[in-house]
Amino acid sequence: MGSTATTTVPTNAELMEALAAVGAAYFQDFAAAAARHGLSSSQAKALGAVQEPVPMRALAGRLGCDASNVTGIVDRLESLGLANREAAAGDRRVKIVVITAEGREILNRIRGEMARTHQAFEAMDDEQRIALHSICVQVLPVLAGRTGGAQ
Amino acid sequence: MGSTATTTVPTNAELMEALAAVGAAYFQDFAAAAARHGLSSSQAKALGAVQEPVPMRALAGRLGCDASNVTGIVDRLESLGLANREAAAGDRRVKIVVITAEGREILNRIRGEMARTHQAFEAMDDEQRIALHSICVQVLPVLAGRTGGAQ
DNA sequence: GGTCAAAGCTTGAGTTGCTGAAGGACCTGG
DNA sequence: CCAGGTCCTTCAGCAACTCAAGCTTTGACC
Repeated sequence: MGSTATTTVPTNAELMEALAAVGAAYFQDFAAAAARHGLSSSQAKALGAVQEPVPMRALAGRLGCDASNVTGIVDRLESLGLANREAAAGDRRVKIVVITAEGREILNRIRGEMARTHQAFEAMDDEQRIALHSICVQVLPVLAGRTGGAQ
Repeated sequence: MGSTATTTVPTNAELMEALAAVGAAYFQDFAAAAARHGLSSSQAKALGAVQEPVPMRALAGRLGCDASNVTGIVDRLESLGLANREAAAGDRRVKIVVITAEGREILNRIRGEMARTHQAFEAMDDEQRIALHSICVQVLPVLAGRTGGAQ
């Protein structure tokens, strides 16, 4: 592990494959933890996106899917008692999704139970954590396509 | 960008959030590229998993889903002319999925068209590429749960 | 050689995720 | 006040996913 070793620079294809594998494994860990609490990954993802109150339409944007789809997802979260719809003050068209205390607890539990992910973090030293985090932060705006977008 | 800067070590939560964001953005880039060629992300993922011939059951294992589900996915790939089912020599129960030349071409085209991902790679210098790749490789077995598994 | 459990694939029923089109309620600008 | 746009929901329709059941084929045991 000699710091700036003479390791050869990986090709784009190699990087892509490694990234895809890590991304897939992370996602599976997430989905498995959610499933243990009776949530699909979409529902869990939505729950994570409403840690602060969000209108339906904005939630659709965050989840990257159609607004009509969010109706069903929130229906199920609501029937499980993990979130509620509240009327927005000032615009009665808008419904705002608010996470419940129980929803917040489930969310925290799910995150805490992502065992493999935590193990993976433990397998890194401080230098690696710093490197990984800074790469993610640097690369995210490019990858997400908001190079200069608002907020 | 000072190499081993005095940057503070990120917490697990921060790392998790950054990783999740990068993973989600990568996946959206992938899904969008696949959609441009009329494939769902599941179909494209399956196509990538059959670059060499694979029995149905093994494919289910690679995709992490039920075998009965793979039937439908391969049905659609087959009807698009991107893969074929072939009888296995020696065991007539087994059907082996083989990618076609057209399938291989579409797959390569999809990978080449993941514009944001390539942009993200370009935003990294050699040192970062090496670091990211080595972290992925180191962390993958832990994250995927095969710490000493076969094959 | 015959029998039977088990493996591999498919089918069917049922839920969820997702989209697009259409509709109802509501806001805003003229 | 009316027109057009916004926000949400509903509906039809498809893909993905799971479980249970069914069929063919295998392999092992008697």
